[in-house]
Amino acid sequence: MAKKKDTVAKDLSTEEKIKAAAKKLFTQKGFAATKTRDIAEEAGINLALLNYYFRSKEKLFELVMRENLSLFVGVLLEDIKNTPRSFEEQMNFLVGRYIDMLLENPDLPFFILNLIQSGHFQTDDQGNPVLKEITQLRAEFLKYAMEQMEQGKIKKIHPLHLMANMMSMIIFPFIASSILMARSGITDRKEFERLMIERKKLIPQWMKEMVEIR
Amino acid sequence: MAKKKDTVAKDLSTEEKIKAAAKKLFTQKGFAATKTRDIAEEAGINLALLNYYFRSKEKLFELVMRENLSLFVGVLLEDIKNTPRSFEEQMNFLVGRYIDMLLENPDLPFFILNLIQSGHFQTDDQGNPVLKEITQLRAEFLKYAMEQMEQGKIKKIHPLHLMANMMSMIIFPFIASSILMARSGITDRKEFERLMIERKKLIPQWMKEMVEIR
DNA sequence: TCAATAATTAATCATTTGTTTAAAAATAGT
DNA sequence: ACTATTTTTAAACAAATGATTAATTATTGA
Repeated sequence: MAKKKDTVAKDLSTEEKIKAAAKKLFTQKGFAATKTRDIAEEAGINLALLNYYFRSKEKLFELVMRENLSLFVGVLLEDIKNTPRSFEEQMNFLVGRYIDMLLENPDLPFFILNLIQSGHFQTDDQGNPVLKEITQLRAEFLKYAMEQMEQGKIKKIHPLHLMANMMSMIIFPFIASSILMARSGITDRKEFERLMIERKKLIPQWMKEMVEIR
Repeated sequence: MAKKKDTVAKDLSTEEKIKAAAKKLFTQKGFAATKTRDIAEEAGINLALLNYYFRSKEKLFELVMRENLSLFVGVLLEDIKNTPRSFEEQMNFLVGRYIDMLLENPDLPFFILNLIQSGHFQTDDQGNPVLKEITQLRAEFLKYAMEQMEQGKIKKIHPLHLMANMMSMIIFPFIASSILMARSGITDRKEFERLMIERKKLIPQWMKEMVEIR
């Protein structure tokens, strides 16, 4: 029997197939490197249908972008705010949530970074609500960290270092997995995932040590 | 008088001007998003000269790629090997060297990551000597970390976590600076650099705490 | 059942983009 | 000064790419 093609699932509506294909390719390769014909092929549909359903490549990209950005900040923003937590609890919560999400969407960090670098950020109409969400998330974290410092709960460091370290240790492995895992160029997906799951416990510990008053 | 254009320096040979422009654009935007006409304009030369001097866009990209990859691994590989150092000294050395290099070439991490993701890595002819260099650097670090552990100098952790953390904390801020610094979207370059210089001392301390046997 | 609407297709268009060509201008060697 | 060589230029080509068109097929609703 013929091998199943590594393409988007077939039991979706045409519109959904196109969106899924676009999401996959835009996320993996970015805007410029993704051709409308690639999307059509990946979705298994006629090229014209892309414009029929989504007007243009740009519009389709913006759709994917909005969804990806929601994913990227949404996981945390929903309840970082009101819930009071000790630093350790907070770390366990944030890190666990985020790594779980990234294990499901390992290409997301690359997409976001590509977005930043390419300047396609601005494309998002009027006032840029998504960048605003990131800024809000950042503000929320910084506020939390500074409160903890003022209450003498944690050591005083520039809170941006804390935020940088947390984000770095969570996100970076996902964009550099092939460097980290490279055994003569081959990435071992399973072993990588095992390590990332380990990190859900380890990163909070390291973060705690980082701010411990001795 | 006319304003000076923000383009590549004028006192270079045509060939050098093209290479410099290509390096700038390829590094900032990657292969697919950089158009030959952009390079020509940035270099202030006639489009045909690009092919006259470098045959093709691909060849020019490979040239830039090779130089960037050398930068990315060369700084460390040259003398991580033979020099025996305590863990703290080693960290101070590696982190200092690397952050200095990245302050000079802040777009380099994005270029490398873009390279990985796009698969343009393989383009480098026969056997892929550059990926080999990265693998070598990785092996060198892992060997060092495991030696330290066996000698009881540092705590036993999976050395990949150590490597991931070091690379993450050094490199990630450079690809996410606009998220980290975003004060309603504007990146404050000077403040960012100040923080990165601070990190030359801080990261080794954090790494040390991470492996301390208490 | 049948007309109206929606979805799909193949073909084509208009731009963009990488590359080439042939002629002109600049430079070097004698 | 003069010619050979190198460098530069404008123009054009061919392929790739995003988008549209007009005709065909499928679906819906009465």
